[in-house]
Formats: sequence, structure tokens, C-alpha cells
Amino acid sequence: MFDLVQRINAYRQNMTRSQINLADVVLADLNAAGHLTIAELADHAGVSSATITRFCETLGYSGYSDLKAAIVVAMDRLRNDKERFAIAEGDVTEEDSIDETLYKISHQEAAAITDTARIVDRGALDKAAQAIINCRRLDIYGLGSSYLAATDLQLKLHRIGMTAFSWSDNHLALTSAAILTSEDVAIAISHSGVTAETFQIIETAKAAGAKIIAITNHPASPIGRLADYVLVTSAKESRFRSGAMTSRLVQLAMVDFLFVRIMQQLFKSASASLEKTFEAVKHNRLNYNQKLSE
Amino acid sequence: MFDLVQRINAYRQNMTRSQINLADVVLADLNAAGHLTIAELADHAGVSSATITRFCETLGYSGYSDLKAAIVVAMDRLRNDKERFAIAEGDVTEEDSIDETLYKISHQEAAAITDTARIVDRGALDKAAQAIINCRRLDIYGLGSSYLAATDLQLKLHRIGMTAFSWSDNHLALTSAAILTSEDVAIAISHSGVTAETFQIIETAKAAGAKIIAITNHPASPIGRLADYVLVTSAKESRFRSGAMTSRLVQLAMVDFLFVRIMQQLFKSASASLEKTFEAVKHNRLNYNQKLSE
DNA sequence: TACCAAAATGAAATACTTTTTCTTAAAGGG
DNA sequence: CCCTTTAAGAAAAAGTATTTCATTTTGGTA
Repeated sequence: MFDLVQRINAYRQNMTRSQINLADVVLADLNAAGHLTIAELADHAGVSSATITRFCETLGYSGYSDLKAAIVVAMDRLRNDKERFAIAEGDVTEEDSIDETLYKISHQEAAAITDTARIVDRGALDKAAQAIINCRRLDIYGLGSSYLAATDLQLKLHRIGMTAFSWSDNHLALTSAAILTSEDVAIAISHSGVTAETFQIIETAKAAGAKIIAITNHPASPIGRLADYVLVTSAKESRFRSGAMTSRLVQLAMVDFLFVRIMQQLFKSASASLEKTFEAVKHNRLNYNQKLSE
Repeated sequence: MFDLVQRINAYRQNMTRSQINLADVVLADLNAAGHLTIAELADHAGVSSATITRFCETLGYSGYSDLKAAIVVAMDRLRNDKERFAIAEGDVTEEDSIDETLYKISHQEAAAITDTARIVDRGALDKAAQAIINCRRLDIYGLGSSYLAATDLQLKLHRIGMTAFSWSDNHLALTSAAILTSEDVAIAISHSGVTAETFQIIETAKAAGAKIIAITNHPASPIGRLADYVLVTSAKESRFRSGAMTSRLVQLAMVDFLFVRIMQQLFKSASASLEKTFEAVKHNRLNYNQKLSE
């Protein structure tokens, strides 16, 4: 059973006048439509019940019961989406029970990650991945909690044999940015996009000729505007959760997206390197009589 | 409309023999039940149609159509869950398109976070939070990508005025662990729970009398078994995504859970400190003519 | 164990809902 | 402007659910 709304839109051009009218009545209030008999709906939409039967046929439903089932399902899905949205909006409060707290935080974080995946500019992501693959050396800048994602990306790229550095010390970063060339890439990570130090560093990197990639929540910010490729995250920080909760998670998720795109292109050579790093830490693991998935 | 399955379970004790039988037939194949007429279902379940009408009444549905709607909705939900599960299981491959890749990674990461929230031991979490609040000083140990979560937690706790350290250098960590007292707490972060260095460090910390909290995916691992409070994450790393993708995200999510529980208990004094740190970095932000949510 | 009352069940009658058929009305092409 | 085609509704027919009533089963009591 395909989604009712989609189906109505798909077949709208095949519908007669009264069927279109009927479709609008149904969509206007799914909630009501789901409970009416064919005669009631006919009356409500100002058409005959025969028209409704024909409407079902047009949409590819076997009959009115089939349509009604689809309406009920569509209604349920809509209601669920709204509920999920409400959770994602409702902030954690001081008084929340442990269950409420865990539910809210985890769903807000989960939603931020899937939202980020949905909105990220595919073109920018793949161009950024390509730029990283082709560059001579890569600098990654991030201050505060953004330094986590910077380090994480550096470690990942290092594992597959790329020359990457992550800097949080302002002076060292500036020095490094100044000696970049047009063959190099610089990545700035800043949730707000207004971090003064990071902005100054990528200005220097850009002046030195490097391509700039920004990972930020705010593409119209100074850092976003300066960058050649902007990877936009979708995190909503609230007052109570201050201290960068979702922002650092979506930055890490973005690092994953970028890294996997790089890996997919480099797969053959990269997987060989990964094997090597895996081997290197293997003998540092304890044994215990329990099978682990790892 | 409440969930059919829940409702059947709730009212099972109020049902007659043939109604229970009917319930089982319906639950056994929702898919089929959703398409049958009352007579067909009656035949299939070996009961009369009158029994089905009474069954609807027992469950609080207004009639067979109402029940059928509930069956169809339950079926749809089940199907969606299965689909989501399939995504969470299906690994990213070399050939995946960019849309598939982003979809899979983000949903797998999102699922890992909500799973972690679902399985985490509430008692252990709150006891760990209380232990942190009451301790004199806190050491956090993590190697490799687990060091990210260690640092993150340290920064968060530091912001609210707690004495916390995060160590990744083995020697420094050992030295620090050795001078802990029974008033102190040590947190070990290790996805596998078998990291030899981390194990050795918390052994030392435990010998010194400190309470041990572990954040790990594997509670039965050496690190998990040694700890007083085990906070279990739910991450499934696969070969292709090697390099700790979901594991570090769920560790950070666990840090959030822990931190928010601490905050909720400390709210009044902690929020004042947060204001102060916010003020301290305020003048380091650029202005630009665009309103930001932050 | 036998009996009775109460509850459960199914068959059939009834009530309701949907689909089909047939007729009328509207639209579009020549 | 007429004719053909398409659309739409009214009403008959078919299908489906609910109620009623008779029968069976169950569980308690002597």
C-alpha cells in the first residue's frame, strides 16, 4: 500500500472535476475522512457515492474499504510525524524524569543527525571529498568543542595515509595556515561560524592559496561565506543544554559523511591501510572468555 | 486509536476462549487479517462473525471496520519498523550513491543513539551522576577515539566548576590514578572494554580506593566487570565503516545523558556558572548582519 | 454425578454499506 | 449547432456487518 498523499498527487491529472474536488476534501481532513461511510463522505464532498467508487479505481485501490485503509494509515503516519516533531522541539527541563530526559535528548540528537544528512549539499560534499583526496596536505581548525571533530577527522585521514593536521592552538594554526599552498586544503569547523580566531586562520589560509572547506551550522556566517565548500549541519542548541551537545555530534556525523565519501572513492587502497592499523593495535587487546561483536 | 497489539494484550484477560483464539489468529498474520471481510476472518479463525463483533466490543472498538483500521495501522507500523531495522542493518557499500550513503550512515547513527538511551541502566546512570557530584576530583581515561568523549566530558564538567581531568597519555594517567582516594571517581571510556592500558589504569584507580564508572559497549568485558557503575552503549561497528564512527557518537551521547542528569540535580548553582563561561567568550565572537539562532 | 444458572457461541434475520447498472447531464470536437 | 464521448447521479443489486434468538458449553452447588 503506497502512501495516499503521493498517490493522489500522482493521479491528479487523470482525475475528473468531481474527483479532484473529492481528493481535496479528503486531504483537507484525513482525520474525518477515515471514519466516514461512503455515503457520508459523498454527502460531505457533494458528490455521489458512485463517484467515490470511481475515485478509488482511479487511484488504484480495490474499493472504498481499501481507500479507507489508506486514509487511516496516512493519518497515523501524519500523527506520528507530528509527535516526533513535538519531541524534537520540546526542551529538557529541570524537572524531567530520567526516562523523559533520555528520550528527549536521544531523539533530539538523532533528529539532528538525520536532518543534517537530509540538508547537506551533495555537490559540495563530493567536491570537498575530491579536494581532500587530491590535496598535498590538509589543515583542520577548530576551537573548543569543534576541536573534537577536527581531531577525529585528522585521525581518520591519518589512518588511510593522508597528510592531515588538526590545530587548536591559535599561534601554531596561524603559522601552519600561512605556509599552505594552492595545492592544499584547509577545513574550518565552527558551529556558529563567527569564531574570530578560526576566521582569521582561514583568511590566512585562503590568502596563501588553499581551498577552504567549512563545517558550520550557519552558511551565511563570515566563515561560511569565506569558504569554497560549505557543509551545513543542522543542530539546535537550547539554553538548558548549553555546552554544545548536538552541535558536536552533527559535526562528527558530517565528518563521517565526508570520510565515507572519500573512502568510497579510495576504497581499494584505503582498505589495505585500515587492515594495517587494525593489525598494529591488535596485540594491545586483552582476551576474555566472551565473544564480542568486535 | 491505540495500538492494536497493546490493546489485545491489555484485554486478553477479559476475553472468552474463542476470542483469545481469534486474537491469536489475527496477531499471527496481521497482513492477512487486514484484508479479510468479517465472514472470511470468521471462517479462517473457525468462529462465527458474531464472535468477531463481540471481540471488537471487548477491545473497545466501535465495530469491525474500526478493528480493521487498527489492524491496518498496526501492520503499517510493523512494516515501517522492519524497514528501518533493515536500513540499520544494511551496511554502506563501495557502490552506494551519495543519497544512499548519507541515508544509511545517518539512520544507523541515529538508531545507535536512541538504542543507547533505551538500554542504559537508569539506576547506574543516576548513581554515577551522584558519585560525580559528590566526588572530590574526577579522572577520565580514554585512548584513541574514546579520548574525544573523555575530553568532552572533562570540558563540560569544568564549565560547571568541577575538578575533572582527562588523560590519554598512559604514564600521566597511571600517575594520576595512583594518587586518587576513596573520595574520588574515575571514568574509563572504552568501546570494546578490552583496551589493555585503560584497564591497567582503572585497576590502579580502584586499588587507590576510587569509585569506577565505565562507558563501554561490552559490559561483560574486563573493564565493564571491574567498574562499580557500567554505562552500556549500543553501537555496531562494521568493517567498511572501520575507524570508530557510531562508537564515539554513542559515547558522546552517553556523556550528554550523564551531564544532563548531573545538571538537573545541580541546576541552580550550575546555570550560574554557565552564564559566566558564556560571558567569557562573548567578546570573541564576530558580528554580522544576520540573525542566528545562537 | 446430576442439576441448574450463567455465560458463550453460532445461525439466521436484519440493518447497513458498497458496487454496479442504467439514465441523465455536461463537455468537447467537427 | 449537432453529435459523440465522457462524467455524474439515482436507484437497484450485491456484499458486509450487526443484532437477535436459540443452542451449547461452562462452572458452581447439592
